[in-house]
Amino acid sequence: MLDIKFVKENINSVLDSVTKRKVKADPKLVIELYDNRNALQQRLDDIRNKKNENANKMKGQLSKEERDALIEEGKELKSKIAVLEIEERELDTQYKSEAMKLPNLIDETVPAGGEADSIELYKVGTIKEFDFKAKDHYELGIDLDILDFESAAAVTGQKFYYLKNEGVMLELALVNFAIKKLYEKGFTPYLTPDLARSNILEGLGFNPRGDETNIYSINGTDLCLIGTAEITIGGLNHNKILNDSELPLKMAGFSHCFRTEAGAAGLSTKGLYRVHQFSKVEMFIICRPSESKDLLEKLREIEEEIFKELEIPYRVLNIAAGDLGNPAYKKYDLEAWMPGRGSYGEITSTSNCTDYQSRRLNIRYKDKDGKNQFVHMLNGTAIAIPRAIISILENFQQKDGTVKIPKALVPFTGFEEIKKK
RNA sequence: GGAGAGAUGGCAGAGCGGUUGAAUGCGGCGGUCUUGAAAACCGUUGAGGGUAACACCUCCGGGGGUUCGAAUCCCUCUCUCUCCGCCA
Repeated sequence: MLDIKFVKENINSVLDSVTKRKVKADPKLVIELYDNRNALQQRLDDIRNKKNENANKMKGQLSKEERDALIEEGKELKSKIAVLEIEERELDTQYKSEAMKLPNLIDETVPAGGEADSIELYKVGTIKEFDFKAKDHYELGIDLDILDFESAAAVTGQKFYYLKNEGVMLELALVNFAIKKLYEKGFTPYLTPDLARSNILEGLGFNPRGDETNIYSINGTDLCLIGTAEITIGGLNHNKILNDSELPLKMAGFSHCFRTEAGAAGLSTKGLYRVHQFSKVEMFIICRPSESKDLLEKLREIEEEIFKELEIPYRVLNIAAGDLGNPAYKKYDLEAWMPGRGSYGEITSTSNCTDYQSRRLNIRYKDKDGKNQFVHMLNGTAIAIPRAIISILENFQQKDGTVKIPKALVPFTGFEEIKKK
């Protein structure tokens, strides 16, 4: 959601964002609906005012004639209001649904164009040259008896998996590693529900229903399985007014994540790369508007720190406008080198959503002058477990088919190597 | 799952269907007093819309209804608490 006053005064930058993102939204229509709604509201308010005056007149002692006349007048006003209220409600619904379609603005450093136009900023780490034929994680996982897709297919269906043996320890180690690091950096850790109400999903800019949704919803309830802890952590402060002194609020959430991934299939999404359920540690920050720009860089740095310590080669991308979600003002992705696919694959993503989500979720803070302002909200992946497992298995595999554990992770796994059984 | 009680401003807590947008206390802010602070005293202090600024409108968990008029009456949903049942 954008500030309607801003939209009115800066129609060109809003149009620019809509065009660059190739989103179906019409800022001019939004303004028109807003003005119409306001005019109607004004008329309605005037009549309500008369209604209030009418009611107030009846407080004291009155003659029967006077009283009856006032009641009659009140009845008339009441029916006028009823008619206008219906009209107003329709107009308001229409205005809001159009306004919700408007995407966030775009930072000036965001590249124009679509997915192919994201800019690689730099590469970190050295890619290992294997003197043997490298396997992909799918093969490694099955050979080492730590992944089981076949059983999952029978129990749950395609794109689910069982973790087994050291695979389990690996997931728990990665979760611990990430949570400990974030805890030490002052993030408040959370284990969140794996479900949330639709209105919270919508508040964060997710679309829980409809053809293009990536969200599972629970029949007969208003609940959805969350696609990320961004939803449950972001929803924590729904309708709250925070104090200036408690900002920036840094939170880390662990949750399971569920995605329908309708239509996604193929070689590039083999194995763990694209699954219906996975675990993830997510970072989330609520801050003053002046801080969000720097904090996005901070989140990116933490993501980089994690993968540097895990000794996984990666590159950093500044994501192009056409590939940004509606809430994002600017986004960085980290892509890890994945020998199995012979290319880089996305492992983290961090976005500055400015006040787009906070307007929808109504999260504000009282600034130093005592005024209520919308906060800025940022999110970033700390570790998406399956993709981290892919990176580790594929980059740390050895000639004999075993896999070494990155040094930083050994204290958490308790073993240095995944051996064949 | 069954039975009952409740939801009011940052918090606590009043509130006969019409001078209640809301008593009172705490907290916050400003002031008096003081070298300073505490205490005491005085004042002030919800949110949103709307306006150039006023006016004005809306909001007492959400939604709907009754009424000329609703925080107050009715219905419904959500949540909280207590008791019973069930379970980890």
